[in-house]
Amino acid sequence: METSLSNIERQQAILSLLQRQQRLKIAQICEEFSISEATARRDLEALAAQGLIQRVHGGAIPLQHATPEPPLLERSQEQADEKARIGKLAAGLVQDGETVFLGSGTTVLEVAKNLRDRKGLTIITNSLPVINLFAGLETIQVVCLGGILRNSELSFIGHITEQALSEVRADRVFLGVRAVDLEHGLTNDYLPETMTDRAILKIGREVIVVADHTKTCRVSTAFLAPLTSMHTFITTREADESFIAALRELGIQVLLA
Amino acid sequence: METSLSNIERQQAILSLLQRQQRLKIAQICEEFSISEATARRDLEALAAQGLIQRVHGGAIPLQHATPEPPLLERSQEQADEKARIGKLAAGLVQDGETVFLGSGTTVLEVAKNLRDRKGLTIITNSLPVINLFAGLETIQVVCLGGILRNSELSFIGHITEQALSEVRADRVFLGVRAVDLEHGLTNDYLPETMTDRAILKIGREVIVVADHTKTCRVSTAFLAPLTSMHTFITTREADESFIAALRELGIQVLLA
DNA sequence: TCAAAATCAATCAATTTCTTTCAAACATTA
DNA sequence: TAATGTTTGAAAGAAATTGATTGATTTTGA
Repeated sequence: METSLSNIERQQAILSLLQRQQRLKIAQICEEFSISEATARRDLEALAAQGLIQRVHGGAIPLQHATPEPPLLERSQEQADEKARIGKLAAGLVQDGETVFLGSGTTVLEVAKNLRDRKGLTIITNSLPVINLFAGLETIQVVCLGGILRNSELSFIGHITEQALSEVRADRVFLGVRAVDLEHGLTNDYLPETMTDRAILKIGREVIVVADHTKTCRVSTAFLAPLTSMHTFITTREADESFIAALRELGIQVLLA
Repeated sequence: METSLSNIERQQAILSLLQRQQRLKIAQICEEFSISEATARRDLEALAAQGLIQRVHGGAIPLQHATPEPPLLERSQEQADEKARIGKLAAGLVQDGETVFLGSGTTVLEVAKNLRDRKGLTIITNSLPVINLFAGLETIQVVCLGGILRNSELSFIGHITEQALSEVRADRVFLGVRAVDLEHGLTNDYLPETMTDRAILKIGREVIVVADHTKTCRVSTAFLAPLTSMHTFITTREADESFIAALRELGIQVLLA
């Protein structure tokens, strides 16, 4: 311990301490800096007022990067386990050093979570949560497509997005869809997104569609593309076997998580 | 110990002393240079006004620039008060319903914070924190430019960004710069960003540059644009008066927060 | 649900540090 | 040398920081 620090230095020290530990109690701070509880509280109060930490009863925790997640959050709970399994399996298809496109939606976000430790990846995406997931990582380059932010999905769509897509290519494209059906192909529920998604399908050497089993044998409102526009389909064991067999019949690689 | 130094020399000595030691107390300075507390305080005050040190109760500490941490978050503390004032004043220039471009940097982020309650705005930006700030707000449309994510600033730059810029126009453009100088104009410290920033300057009817006073009368490494490419300059009362007068002489509207 | 324990916010006093003010010392220019 | 402006030091009142105390609030465990 150094000699008495000024309040600002101490607060900076607390902040960096809090980056490493996931939680700091008042008592810990008192001991570490040899100060009274009152002062420790005042320091945390000051840091919280600056929005640098999250105050909790008994201490403080680091600020969970306050990135928004409105309706996306609720939906991500559904079939959370299935999506996690899909994410893990799908991420295994990616080699270090590749360029990968990640679309919007919670299932693709699960794929993204399993790619954070990889080295030398280039991530192209139109999903704000995906960008936030990779932002600040030194080993991964992030390319955002831009466009108009769609609040319900936190994804970028529109003319600007499609124009940006014409400038990039990816080794693998991971796309989530609302519904997959043998007869009606890939469908989504939001028409304006269709043009953007079609453009996305064209930029990848391998197109990988991910969807939990509740989305199979279903049809949504907006036709996106025929089944054969995807090379690989990843879902879970819970999916209907005959449906899977029919996809394989079409030459589509099907992986079950 | 040298014999009596002039105030300027002494301040430089204090500065270099402060680079080695991580903290200097008033008493230390008094002893080291054989000066009174009053003079020691005046020296620190002068250095702090130039944005060269961080003043604390009882002494001073170096700026946190050297931290390899997420620099944006840390840096936002410097001149935090000035930036907040600028943000408030600048936001007042925006009318409900307008289309506004917001650039990267902590000062512009302060402007953004003061625009969250507005109705019917369209926000165009290449700054990830700005996007996150407005994401999910129903009354505000967000347009992201896309591009390669620059980790240190969390902003998007590059070819994709510039291409997207050619598709949009804004009523007002808010831009932060690293340095503003009468002779050398607007300068930044990161060369690859220059092309993007120049493209940004072209999309607005009114270009508003924001910078706290420590960035005035300074020059950075990469030339961005002449002073006359901005219509309005917003800084704080602390800025040098003759500098402000000279800007007004050039026909630039100067606002002091 | 209640009660004990922990934590908190609010306040006060003691200490340190800061700002302001003024006058003396010093340097600069005419 | 005289006049002017800058830098310095000293002193008094203002402000900030801290630790202690009190009573309120929240959490925890039965």
